[in-house]
Amino acid sequence: MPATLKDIAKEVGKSITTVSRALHGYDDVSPETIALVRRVADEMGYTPNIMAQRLQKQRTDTIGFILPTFGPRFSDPFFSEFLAGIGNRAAKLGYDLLVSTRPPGEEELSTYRRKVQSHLVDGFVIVRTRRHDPRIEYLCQADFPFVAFGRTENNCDFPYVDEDGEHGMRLMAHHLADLGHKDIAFIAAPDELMFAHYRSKGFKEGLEERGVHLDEKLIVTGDLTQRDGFRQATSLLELTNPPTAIAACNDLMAMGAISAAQKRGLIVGKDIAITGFDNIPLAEHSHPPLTTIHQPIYQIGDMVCEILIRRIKGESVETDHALLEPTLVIRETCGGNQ
Amino acid sequence: MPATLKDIAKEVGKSITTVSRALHGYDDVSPETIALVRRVADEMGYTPNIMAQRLQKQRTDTIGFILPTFGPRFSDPFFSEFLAGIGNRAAKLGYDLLVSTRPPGEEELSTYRRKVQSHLVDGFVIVRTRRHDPRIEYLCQADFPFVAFGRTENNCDFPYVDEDGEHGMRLMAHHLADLGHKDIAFIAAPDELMFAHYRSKGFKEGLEERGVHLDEKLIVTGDLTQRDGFRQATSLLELTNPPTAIAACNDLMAMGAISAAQKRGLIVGKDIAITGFDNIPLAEHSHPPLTTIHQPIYQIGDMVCEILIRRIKGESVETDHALLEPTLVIRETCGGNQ
DNA sequence: ATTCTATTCCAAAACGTTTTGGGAGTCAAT
DNA sequence: ATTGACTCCCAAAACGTTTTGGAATAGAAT
Repeated sequence: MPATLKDIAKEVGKSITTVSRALHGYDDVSPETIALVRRVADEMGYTPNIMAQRLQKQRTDTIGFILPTFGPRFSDPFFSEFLAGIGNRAAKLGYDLLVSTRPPGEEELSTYRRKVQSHLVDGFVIVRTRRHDPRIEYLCQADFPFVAFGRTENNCDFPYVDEDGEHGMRLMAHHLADLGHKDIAFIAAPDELMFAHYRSKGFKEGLEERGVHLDEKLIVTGDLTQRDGFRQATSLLELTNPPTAIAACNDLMAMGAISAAQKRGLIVGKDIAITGFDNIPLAEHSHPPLTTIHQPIYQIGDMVCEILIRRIKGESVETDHALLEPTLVIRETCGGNQ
Repeated sequence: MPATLKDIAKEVGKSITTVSRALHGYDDVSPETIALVRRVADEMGYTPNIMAQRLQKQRTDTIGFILPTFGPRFSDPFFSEFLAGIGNRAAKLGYDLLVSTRPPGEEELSTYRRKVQSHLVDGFVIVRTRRHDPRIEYLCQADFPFVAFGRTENNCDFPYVDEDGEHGMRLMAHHLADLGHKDIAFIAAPDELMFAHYRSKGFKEGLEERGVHLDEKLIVTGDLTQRDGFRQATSLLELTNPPTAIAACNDLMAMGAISAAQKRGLIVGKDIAITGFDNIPLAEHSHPPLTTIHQPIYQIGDMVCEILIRRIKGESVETDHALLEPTLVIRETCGGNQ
């Protein structure tokens, strides 16, 4: 139904070649013909058929992003913000974004494989890297363009952007130690997740540097959701010697911990200190506002996307191992300023 | 580089036609040939070139979803959950999901137009309908498949799934009135948003039905973010006659309102009642847990996507005007159960 | 008159698939 | 011997674009 090059060619009485070249403004077409073709194309409401273009050009101008989701009640503020970051940048550079949702596992990997082999996307954005990450291993070995948000322990070189979570958590540990806390608990996340690993590492080192002992019994692991933060904090607070401070691996769990403490009648910021990591928008307006580590997620999405597209286009990339310095955002969950 | 039908044909000494038909299991190919072709295809690691398939089939097996985003600090739990709903259903039915992010406006509409005209997607999922919605108007007039989450006042018939927000908010109004509140404030959202319109309408009607007067000065409008909920609630609480209950148009603003109240030293659930709408995961674990209206966002995404794909395939759709009954979830922000 | 250069155009191939409309061969029934 | 049915196969067209490798014409330089 919609107009094609052939239709225009018939209309103006020229060949398909000439029409195509006229529309692209090649200089082996006379100015008059160019004007004519453009006018007619406009009148006929011509838009190129993208599939035909892609088949011919052998590229898709599309980047892939596979969200690692668990379960239906999936709602992590991290992802919507990150998505906006890559989405806006991609649009600005004329790329589309193909999004899938897959729980980590075999099916996830085969989704990558299928999309690579069938030329569905020109490159991938990887998030939530794992210590041993099969996605990265596969894409490296297939020599397919991708950029990761996060590092990994796989033995291959690839471009990434990452926050220095180790350093961030060290700052947090110092902060808590300097406030005089001795019994500090840590709600970690699965160590298989690279960012969780770094954050745990930084936290432990930070306390050690201040000479504070971190009791193994006060280290628990949550699944990053607010619900689990609530659960883990509750069990910590039920100990015979409950901690005076709880550091969570991310804001969502920290917010769950705040609820848990308040439910037991504790005043957060006075009876107990609680900290997070991420500085999601919710953190600023929780009650009390959450002390956390800021991480510019939107900008990271933006950077990752830009680096990826440069790589796809074969342009040189100045920095393809960026490590961002996170900053400590002191609000009210550790007291000191009410 | 990757194997094509031609390569396989050469390898097995048959025509391209036969190879194609063998791979699709047509019964005009001998079983032996089918087995042979399949084996060789496997060995050569054949995957069909999707662009070629799409060009030939004149469809993309892709559905489009354009997120209406405002500003970089975009983080609405609603969207990630909804996205998971449509993403998972699409994957199950063999469809891809093409996501864009665009602030509402001229550019948004031209994005729709471009994607339609260049055959980039087979259909659209529309969210956050507006009272007068140019997207819907355009897609209707272009006779392009789409399904909306939400209704509109445009004068055209189209398939949608919606929650009955009017009814939901009426329930909430009754709840607050029945608890004895007289001075009730409402944090609305821009009336141009269809769901906000229904929710405001239902709330006003609900109070009227109980004979409670809703003071115009106690109606304010927020932008759906927690930050603005905080701001609007703060100004409400600073009035000389502050309300004893605040109903927010969504959970995020309600959570902002909770913070605002707590910041002023009020005990939520005792000194003041606060309610939301949506039942996002965070609502369950806020402190105190939020009384709200439950809306099954994931399932709605799932339904919308399924209806859309049936329409694309030309299958008959039994219900293409679904109105879901929301339910009242009573937690602790209105008191009564501590 | 010939050659050269510029200008403007186009036929055909290519991208990789699916589908159409048969063709060739075999075997059994007439 | 002819017909019909059945099985297995394939050449060619089609989808709509871009690119390759010239061709045709006109004017200028030799």
